[in-house]
Amino acid sequence: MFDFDKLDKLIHERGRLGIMTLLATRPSWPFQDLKAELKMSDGNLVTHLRTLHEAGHVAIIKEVHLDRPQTSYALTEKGRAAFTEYLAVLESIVKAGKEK
Amino acid sequence: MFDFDKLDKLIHERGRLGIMTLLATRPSWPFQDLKAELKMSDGNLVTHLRTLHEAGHVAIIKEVHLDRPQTSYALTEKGRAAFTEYLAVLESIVKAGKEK
DNA sequence: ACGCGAACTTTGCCTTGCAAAGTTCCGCTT
DNA sequence: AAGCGGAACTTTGCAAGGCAAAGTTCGCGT
Repeated sequence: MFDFDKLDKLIHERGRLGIMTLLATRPSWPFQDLKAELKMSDGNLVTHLRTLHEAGHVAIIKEVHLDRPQTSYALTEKGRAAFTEYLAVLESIVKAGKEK
Repeated sequence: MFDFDKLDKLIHERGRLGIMTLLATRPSWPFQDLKAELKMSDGNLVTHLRTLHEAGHVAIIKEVHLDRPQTSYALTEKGRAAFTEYLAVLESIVKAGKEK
């Protein structure tokens, strides 16, 4: 009836789902902005980002901004595709839950 | 920007999200049907159901059907309300992810 | 009395989230 | 030059929780 297997566990976890959702709304996000928005400890945040990066979902962009190091993150093609598929499952759940 | 805190952890977990979604589609579900649909071990399934029951989200209905014990499960009012709220968050995520 | 199936509990493993503290890097200040 | 401070990242340790396999209970039917 539903493909709960398709609920990619990597994306489904709360913290990472937050990251992915934010990344989907803008071309790129600086680390500090993500941290402020998601209210995670930096250790926790960087770990999730690394997990997503290792899965090929997130690209890491290192720059220097105003004489400060600034690392930004962005969805990769693969990441966007995976997220889109994930959203499709969510959508079917929402739809099923609304009709009743 | 998003209320990821509202993503009730109790419901968000894959297994329990599956249960809640199924329960939302019909008035009640026998244990065996849930098990078949979700392909969980009965130990795992009953544990999730107990967790949801203790949270007041799920009602347990014990009957005897065809001379066999048959336990069914249904959403409570509270459960349906919580699930509806959860779905609202999902919906905002889906919406945010689609526009871009 | 025995077996069987449904539902449930117990046990144990193992993953994983999470935070706190520590590390590295580097530009700026004094 | 030495030290401060902030950004980003690593390490460590803990605790929670998912999950399956095996064991338990409780009827009913033969």
